[in-house]
Amino acid sequence: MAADSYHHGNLRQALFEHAVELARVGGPDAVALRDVQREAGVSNSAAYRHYSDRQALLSAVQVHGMTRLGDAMLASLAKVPNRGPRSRRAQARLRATGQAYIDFALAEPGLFRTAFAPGGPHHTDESVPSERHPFQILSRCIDDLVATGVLTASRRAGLDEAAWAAVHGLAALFLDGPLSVADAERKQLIADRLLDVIQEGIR
Amino acid sequence: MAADSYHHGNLRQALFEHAVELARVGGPDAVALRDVQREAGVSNSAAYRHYSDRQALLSAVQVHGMTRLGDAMLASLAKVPNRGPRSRRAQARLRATGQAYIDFALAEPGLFRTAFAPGGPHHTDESVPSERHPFQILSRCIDDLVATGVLTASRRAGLDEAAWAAVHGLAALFLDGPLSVADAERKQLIADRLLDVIQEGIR
DNA sequence: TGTACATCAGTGAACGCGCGTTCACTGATGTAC
DNA sequence: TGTACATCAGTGAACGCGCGTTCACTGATGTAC
Repeated sequence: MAADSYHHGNLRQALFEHAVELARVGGPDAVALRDVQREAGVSNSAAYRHYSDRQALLSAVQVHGMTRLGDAMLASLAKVPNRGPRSRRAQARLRATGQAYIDFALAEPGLFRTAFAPGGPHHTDESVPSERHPFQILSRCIDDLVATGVLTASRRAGLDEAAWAAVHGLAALFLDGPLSVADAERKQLIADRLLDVIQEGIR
Repeated sequence: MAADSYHHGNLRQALFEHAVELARVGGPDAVALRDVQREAGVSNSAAYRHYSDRQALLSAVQVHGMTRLGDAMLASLAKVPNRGPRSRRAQARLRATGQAYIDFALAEPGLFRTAFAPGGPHHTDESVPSERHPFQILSRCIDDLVATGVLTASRRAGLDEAAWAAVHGLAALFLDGPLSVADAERKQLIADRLLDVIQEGIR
């Protein structure tokens, strides 16, 4: 299994990595099988030995992007100090996930777009583990708000989706929509305002 | 200028209308010049007499979609009763625009997607009049909140974009994202929650 | 009122492109004996 | 330990597709005189 012979050794992994790189730079549409293969220094159809079709490779990248986003949120959660009343901490944690979500989208626009590209991951392969899934993470933060009494259970239904949508929508508009022209400073101001509104509105 | 002769009479308008119809059904990607022309019963390249290229036609559809969305918001605003304190009315008006925005997206998904399709309208042609532009309408609602004292001027900066993004993001997720699987009832619940949060959070 | 001519709108065939995908192949690898 | 053979990974040429766009054309329309 020499890595430098006629046989590639680990082409599957190499293809995946180049696909991720292309997605980072140009989003989902940039993941063209031909380009991935060219990047890996391999012929036009070699990928078909490892992925059944383009969508299979793209799905792998989507899962990766989604997982990376989840990891960024977890990392941000881990930095929230453990001081103060439990209810305040729960609020800070929700805010941290939201901020991390937006930060990730701005830092890795191509990967973010790819993760949420239409078509969605094929479920033939592995998928995002639920403890690292962005929506699950956010949803657990809202559990905490209920548990610490910030939020009554009756007002909870639909709230995780609502909060998710607000944050996701902002991220998406920053990348593609009409808000993409705003500079970084203004984007942060807008993000702060949105997180303020959610925090205040959720009590 | 007979409408049924070799010369079409008003091909420009006919092309535009068929383009709108295709956009309604299939979103921006469905607006293929070839299809539009086929639909109009005209040959492969007749459109070039009236639009410089595909993007010019698409831009016209985008402007139309955006304007229709603005009109829906205005219609919803007009239905808000004129009773009660001014500040309450201003709040109800903001909520009405948000609800109308979401309703329009769900009722006209193809047109909505087209209006916000990447590339954005070319500004060679006419554009959306500002009194009917969705963001301007929403922004004026927030002006009212400041004018009626619901909101202090200092907290206003960035808030219109934040509110817009929240609502737009929800609409977009309903159409394409992971929330598209929810049924109509649940979508309404989520929308209500989001509008609640904004209303509460904005005070 | 009629005729000559410019202009204009629509024709249809063709080009080119990027891309996913297929297919018969060939060179390398590893396993059975 | 060596040889025959199956298996497997990568090749490269080709197909087909949908699409935007170009181009030389032709048939209709309207205007000058």
